[in-house]
Amino acid sequence: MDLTERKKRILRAIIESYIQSAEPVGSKAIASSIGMEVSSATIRNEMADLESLGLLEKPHTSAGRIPSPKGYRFYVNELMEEHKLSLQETERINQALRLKMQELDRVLDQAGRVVSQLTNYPAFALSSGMSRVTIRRFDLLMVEHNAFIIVVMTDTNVVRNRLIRLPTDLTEAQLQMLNTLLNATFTGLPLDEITPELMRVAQHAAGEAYGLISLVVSFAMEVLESLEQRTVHTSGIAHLLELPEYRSLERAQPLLSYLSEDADPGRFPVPKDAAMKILIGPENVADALKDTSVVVASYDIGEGMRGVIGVVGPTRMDYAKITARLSYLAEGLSRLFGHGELPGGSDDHK
Amino acid sequence: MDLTERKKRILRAIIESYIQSAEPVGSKAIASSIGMEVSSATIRNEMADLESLGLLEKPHTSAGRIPSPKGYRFYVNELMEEHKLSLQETERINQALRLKMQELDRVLDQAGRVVSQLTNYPAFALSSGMSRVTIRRFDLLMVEHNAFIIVVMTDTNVVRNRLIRLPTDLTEAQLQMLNTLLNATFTGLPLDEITPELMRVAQHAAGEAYGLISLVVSFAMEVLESLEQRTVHTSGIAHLLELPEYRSLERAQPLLSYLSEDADPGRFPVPKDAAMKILIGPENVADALKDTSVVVASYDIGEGMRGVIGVVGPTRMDYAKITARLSYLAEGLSRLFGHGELPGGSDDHK
DNA sequence: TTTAGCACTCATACTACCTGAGTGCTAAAG
DNA sequence: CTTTAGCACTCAGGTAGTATGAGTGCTAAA
Repeated sequence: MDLTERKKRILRAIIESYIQSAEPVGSKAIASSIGMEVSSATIRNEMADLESLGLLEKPHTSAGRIPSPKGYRFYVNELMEEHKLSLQETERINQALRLKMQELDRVLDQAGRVVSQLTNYPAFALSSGMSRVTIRRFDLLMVEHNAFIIVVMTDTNVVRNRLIRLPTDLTEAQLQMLNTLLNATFTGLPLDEITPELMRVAQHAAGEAYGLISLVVSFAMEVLESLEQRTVHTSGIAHLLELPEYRSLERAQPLLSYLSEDADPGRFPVPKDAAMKILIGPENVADALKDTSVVVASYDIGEGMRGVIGVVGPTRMDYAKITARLSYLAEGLSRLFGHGELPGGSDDHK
Repeated sequence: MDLTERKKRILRAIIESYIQSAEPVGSKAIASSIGMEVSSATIRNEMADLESLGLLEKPHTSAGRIPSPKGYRFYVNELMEEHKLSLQETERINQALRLKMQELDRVLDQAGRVVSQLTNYPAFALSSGMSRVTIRRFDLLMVEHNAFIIVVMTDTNVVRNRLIRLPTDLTEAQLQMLNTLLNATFTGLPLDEITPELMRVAQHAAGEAYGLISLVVSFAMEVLESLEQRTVHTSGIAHLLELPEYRSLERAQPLLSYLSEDADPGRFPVPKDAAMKILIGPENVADALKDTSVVVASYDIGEGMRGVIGVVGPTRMDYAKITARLSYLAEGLSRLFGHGELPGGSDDHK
């Protein structure tokens, strides 16, 4: 798509004005914007051209123009200038990283919350799923004669635990034996290779304590399952209502519902390749997002995992500012995790 | 407050009709409701009486009456009949308990989600904080020569863990020594008794490995902190928009914002004494809830902790149905935890 | 190629008006 | 003393007509 320099300037002026005001912008407004030395009629002609190129749209005959998704795409790809974060902004993000991540108990969730506060848009956060996780090791810790703790660690260095109480007593030796057996039999296996036969063999080998095998293994399977299935966290969805485009409930409700019904992930786009991705309007797969834009960034969690944070908003969102903030934050998160400092690949929580 | 039998019947009819329709109910409607053998004029007189008692209100002169908060309170206390759960309803709840709690990684959160689905109202869930939790035991598990897992267990039987990587290597013996030292020094202490002096003494005793002490202990402190500080989870807030009273954004927005800004707990009422509590309109402390009703139930999590789940809705919510469902679910949760079955006092999660 | 002028479009706001549900009061009937 | 019928009155909500003004496309002149 080749445009004259003037057309580009006009398009950009329109888009940036619309991003600010959410109102269709007319030829007069552009003509009087500084640096435009032509009359409104000329602008009108140019705008007509831009419209026939599919970059602009008219809500109705006698309104100004608004950018089309294609227009935003062109803007994002070619017109948009890098937004420089102000010192205050970077400071605010750094502070959020420091402050939040200390007391953080769920990294992802918290990251999403920070993004939402930072951008004033609803945000979502998820971990990019890793398939074929396996258990690397089991540890059984005796607590009392009738209670012990299972600790499992995966090959991605995630550690999970559970306290188990028993109706019967148990000796330290039995627990040791069980521990060895588990490590010998069930480590290194992905979820779908933990078969009932395998279980039966192990239970046979366990002798008296055969019942415990299934307890521990099913916990391990739960862990594997929960890791393969990503969960999404959304936050700040109430921000939507502050935007003029969502002042009417008909518009707001479907999107709100879509964002707040957790559970099934995969509803949100995940950048496979790039670190950052912008999806404008109909570029989104999900129907509920067809009228919105999504900006996603991914960051390195370490241990082969990636975290994904994203922002959902109207197509007229301030891409320059949002991408700047998001990428700065994502970098910060990468660094934070990269250091292997605080949360590492571990977990803590509740 | 003493009312004639007829006044009670009328009040009840009005409230139940309003709960259904959300529209002011007039004298005619009541008169023609079966079992009322008097004319609308008589009803009007009675309604005027009920209004002067503060049990009813008029939105404006020529509309019907709506119940006042006081009216609802009277209804809840004296008029409401026990709602019997249908077989389908109990089955649905049981199923939710079974299904959801299996794959559950955050009990509270999930409980809230179930409630919201069950009632079609926004729900919140939190654990009633327990003060003065202490660490019962530490376990350090060697993973590699430069990495180990901390597992701590509190006296309330919550288990948490974290993976620690080190820049230097570590011998099994050192880890053992550290483990013993930790258990000797830091168990049985509430958060505020873990003083810097204590740390210094322990670090001195640890010799070479003194740096690890602070790592492990600060993790333990994090755990204690996170347990004393309750967190809230809200879910299903989009359900609000389905209700006629929140079809206008002015009404909906403040409440939505209130519900979705997580972080500070204590925003939600917690039943101190009873198992179930109903707060109607102005009975709520929080300003944002002055126009809403809240129904909360608490359930036994075991190990001295209680969970709290609650529902937020308009004052005209169907108290009979909601309380029935909530208390059945709370019982189910109590039983589920009581058995020490699945999640027990433990944790797993992400 | 640019500009001024002009007729035309159409969403939005405003006004006036009507309708109907519901009320309170009064006076008669039980 | 209670209940009922009748009637005037109130008032939110809907409908219709009208004005306003921002913005457009087209034409013709610069």
